[in-house]
Amino acid sequence: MLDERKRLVLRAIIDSYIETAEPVGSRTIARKHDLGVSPATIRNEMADLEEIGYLEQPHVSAGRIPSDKGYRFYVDALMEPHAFPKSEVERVEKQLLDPQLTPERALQAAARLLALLTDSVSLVVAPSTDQLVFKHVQLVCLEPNSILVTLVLHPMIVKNRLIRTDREYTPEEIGEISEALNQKLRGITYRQLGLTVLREIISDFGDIGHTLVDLVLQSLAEEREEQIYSTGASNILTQPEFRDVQRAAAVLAALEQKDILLSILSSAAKSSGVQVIIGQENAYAPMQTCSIVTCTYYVGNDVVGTLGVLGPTRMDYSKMVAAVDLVAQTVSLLLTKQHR
Amino acid sequence: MLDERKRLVLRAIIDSYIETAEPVGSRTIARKHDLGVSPATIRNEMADLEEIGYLEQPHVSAGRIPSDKGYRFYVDALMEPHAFPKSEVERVEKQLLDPQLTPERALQAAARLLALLTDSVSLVVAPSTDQLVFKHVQLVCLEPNSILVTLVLHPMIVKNRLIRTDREYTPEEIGEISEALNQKLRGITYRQLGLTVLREIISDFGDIGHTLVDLVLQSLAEEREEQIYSTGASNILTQPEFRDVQRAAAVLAALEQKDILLSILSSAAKSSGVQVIIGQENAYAPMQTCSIVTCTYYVGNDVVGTLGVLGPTRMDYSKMVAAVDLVAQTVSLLLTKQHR
DNA sequence: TGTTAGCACTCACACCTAATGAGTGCTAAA
DNA sequence: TTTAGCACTCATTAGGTGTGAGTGCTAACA
Repeated sequence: MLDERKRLVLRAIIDSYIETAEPVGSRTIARKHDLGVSPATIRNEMADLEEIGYLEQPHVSAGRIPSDKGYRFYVDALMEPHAFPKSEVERVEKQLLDPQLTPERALQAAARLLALLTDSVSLVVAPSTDQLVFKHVQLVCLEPNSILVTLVLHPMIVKNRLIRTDREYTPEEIGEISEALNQKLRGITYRQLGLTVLREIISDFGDIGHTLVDLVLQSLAEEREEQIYSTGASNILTQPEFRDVQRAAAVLAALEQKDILLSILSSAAKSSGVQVIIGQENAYAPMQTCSIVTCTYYVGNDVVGTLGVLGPTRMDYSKMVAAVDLVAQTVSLLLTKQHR
Repeated sequence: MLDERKRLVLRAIIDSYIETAEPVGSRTIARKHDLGVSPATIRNEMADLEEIGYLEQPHVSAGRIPSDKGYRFYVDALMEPHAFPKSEVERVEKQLLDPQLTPERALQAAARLLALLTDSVSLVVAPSTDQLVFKHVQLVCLEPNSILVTLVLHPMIVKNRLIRTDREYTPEEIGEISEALNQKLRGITYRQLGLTVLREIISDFGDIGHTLVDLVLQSLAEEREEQIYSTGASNILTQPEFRDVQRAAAVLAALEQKDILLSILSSAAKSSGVQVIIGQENAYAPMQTCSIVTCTYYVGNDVVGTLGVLGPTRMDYSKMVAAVDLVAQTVSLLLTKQHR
């Protein structure tokens, strides 16, 4: 629906704006990318592109800047894929493909690498426990009234928790309860651990185990929370759009609110592959000056989490997409290998 | 060495500057705090205070601002202790004194509360594993070549780790090794786990356990790293001294570097009680526009970690000290109770 | 019909100037 | 020792002007 020249002009404008953060004029385009036409012609094209809503004018005597809609078209149809130099790819692989890495560390490293590759804020959501399956539950008696609960979830997450009990239990009692609980829970997912299942399990235990099991299940429920790793927050302050400290503060504050990040990232997790959320497409107002690029990552064929980067709408989308994809694929590879 | 009136003047100036962030003139002092003397007299006092090095003048026709040295004197001798309203104290206690809180969560909550109480950046260093004592080590065989290592340290830290082995082990072998390892490690500190001890332990095991024990110890060594919880980074952007984005970026970047934070905080951990590091007293240059207030926290009588806040040198020291002290005491109480 | 040169027009931005006023240090009198 | 008075400094603000990048429109051209 856009003729070839309009596409070229639009791409030239967006590329230039991404690079310089300055409104782009017709002259600049004519000079840098020689399309074989005069600035006047480009002005006409620009007027058309503005009418469709792909460009905007900060004020009449400035050049044009892309609108969110313009970026959307750019991302969907215009931009050229970015290829990282081999050295960068190798660094990512070297740092991530270490089979001895714990998942937590691997995700932390992923966040660090993402921030490094993109000079923006990285976000990594650790697997939501909801979809995970109980693989192993174990109670160990450390002292008569101090019990260690260890929880292994499939795939690959280990959690644990120290519980203080009011009454004392013998190691034998604990072993018994541990074994029984293990039988009950093995194979079901965290999500299925609803109230009915809880009641059923609790009622199965006699008075001996009743309160203890109650405590254990309660503490399991608390372990449900997602973990988020994020780095590179200071990077966004180097971006000219955040020279206004007010705006920067708003975004940084949002970054510290786990629930906001989660709602943004988990909505993106529904579809697989790389997702781009541009400016106002984001429902959360203070983030509408930003874009987010996300990608899901896997263990085997199961989506277990999301990772991504956040930056101003004027971001190098091509590079961001490449970085997010690279890291997501590499993390998936590592986790899948570890999990066999 | 400072006569009473000079002290009053200095305190008035610093209080006023802390509140308004504006250089303070003689007139203002004379008006607000009626010392019964004219501005001219105060001007003379101010000139003296500047000569001693407690005050500085941004330029000749501006008022005075405190120097680092002035703040130091203020903190050591001038400021009045801050008392939080009962409601705030109760909120802290309510949120922290929950015996079911895991230590990690408690420290996270402490960081959150500190940031909330002080409107600045909070820093909480989790117990350095170095000083901790092995209490319980356990290997559980999940699958023939997948072993879960659980580590309970005294006081109160639990860590774990999934290990993949090249060769398969039977549950019996694992149990045996687990038991033996437990015997060897119980009671020694992480720090004592040096090379010699490692060799001794490894050589004690036959060919059966050799490689496995090697792997386990290796992974233990990796768990050594300190954890830092920090929140409220966006708060510093609301401070007028960080209207200059450059400076804010420098501080935020430093906040993301764990090693820098650790070196600052651990040096403060040497002496007990509340410590204040003012501006240039901090060795790390980009932070010399900031002050840090820290306090150690305890389990029983053992110092296990440090927590604190960071803000511009023009911070409400009195409030900061009170907040850090309150949270440190409350955390200590919780951890000590949990640990019995 | 599409392209281009020319031109009038707009407007952010940089620069200069003067006025303002908060604050000082010094001096001399109380 | 204190204070009133005064000359002086200098950051900040407001007003005014010029500059230049960039536009839209019109008319001529291919």
